[in-house]
Amino acid sequence: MPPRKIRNTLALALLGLLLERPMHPYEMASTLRERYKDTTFKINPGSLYDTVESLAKHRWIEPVETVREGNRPERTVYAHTELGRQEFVAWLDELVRTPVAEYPKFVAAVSYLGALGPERAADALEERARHLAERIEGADTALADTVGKGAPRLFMIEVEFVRHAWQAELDWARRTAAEIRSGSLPWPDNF
Amino acid sequence: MPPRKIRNTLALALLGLLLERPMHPYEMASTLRERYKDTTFKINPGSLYDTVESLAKHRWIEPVETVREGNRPERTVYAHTELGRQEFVAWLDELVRTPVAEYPKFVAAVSYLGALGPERAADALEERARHLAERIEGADTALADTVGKGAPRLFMIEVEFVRHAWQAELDWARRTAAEIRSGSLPWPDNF
DNA sequence: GGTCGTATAGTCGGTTCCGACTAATAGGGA
DNA sequence: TCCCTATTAGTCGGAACCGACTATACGACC
Repeated sequence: MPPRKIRNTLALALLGLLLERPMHPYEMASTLRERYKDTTFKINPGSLYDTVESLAKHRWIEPVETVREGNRPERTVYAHTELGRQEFVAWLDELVRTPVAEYPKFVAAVSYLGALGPERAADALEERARHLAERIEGADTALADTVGKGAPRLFMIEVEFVRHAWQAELDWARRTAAEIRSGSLPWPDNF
Repeated sequence: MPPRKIRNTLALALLGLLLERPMHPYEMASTLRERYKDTTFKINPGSLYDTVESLAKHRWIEPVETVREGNRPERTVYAHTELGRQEFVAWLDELVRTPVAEYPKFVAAVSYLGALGPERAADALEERARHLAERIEGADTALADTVGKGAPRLFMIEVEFVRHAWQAELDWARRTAAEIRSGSLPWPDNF
């Protein structure tokens, strides 16, 4: 199997939207924002138009009409193609099934935690824990009032996941800070 | 405060190495690999040389000698500067203290989980769970025999963290798959 | 009725990142 | 001795990504 032609996950988001109905690029971005998907996908005007072009080049989507309002440049409305629908599902399936290596900044930093010295490391971890606690609260609020409005849980399922992941990170940060403070995580000298 | 001049975490890894002793670029890469840091940092020959150049341009590191062996191109050996040492610690501190938005592929996929349909979604989550279980085992082995060799825990602390994160992800995947199978996570039709 | 903020819609140039490719040497075996 | 492979060391062109900037329309407010 040749590797996927497009790897940018923003493309996944756009395809997913176009499966609902045709849209023009700016509308895709604002719809994603409305649905709070801008925490899940990095939406940047530059990347947006690049990605749309790339999707079109590979025929996963295609222009269906160009609307002109006033005397300003035309907006091009895109729809998904049959190929696009197939690629979308296959890609999704693969992303869920198979963990791939990613390189989060926090892991990078933790791998040099020693360089901060025990005091400062414990401080920093505790501060992180506080930030994470706030984010978890935010997620809980968002979940509560979205479900309160009658939306199905599945629409916010990724928020449930990140909430869970943050909680795990929070637990680790607190536990590790405590171990440092108690001396049960010994600190070698050569740092 | 102006934003950091360099954001690539590979730069953090390189700086960290150069705090130990001066090295030439290729040696940095192979040392990182020896220490299993290639799962934490994305090491790519292109990025490596670009990053070294960028570090040098900003005077976080500087060339200390050029060694010539045989009649082949010179290898440039770099050392950290005082500025580099300061930036390293400040950057590290910030990365640990403050969570930043990242956009992992799995979260992207989960946010469109509905499109897979309940059957396939549960299948995919269960397969992911199996992959994660394997990785966790691998991490346990690595931890056991590194500590067995007398290395301090702190040298593998990031492995402890990712192990913890994977375990949380595994739990979520299994639980969510079970909820789908049992019907307690209802599936709307419009997917 | 001017102007100030906000929403709409997108452009463009630069940096960063990537990975296939090049090339020389050392070591080991037939 | 010759060849094959692994290791050392790095180059280069293109793709991806970013974000500051441009520009119009619309409503609100003084």
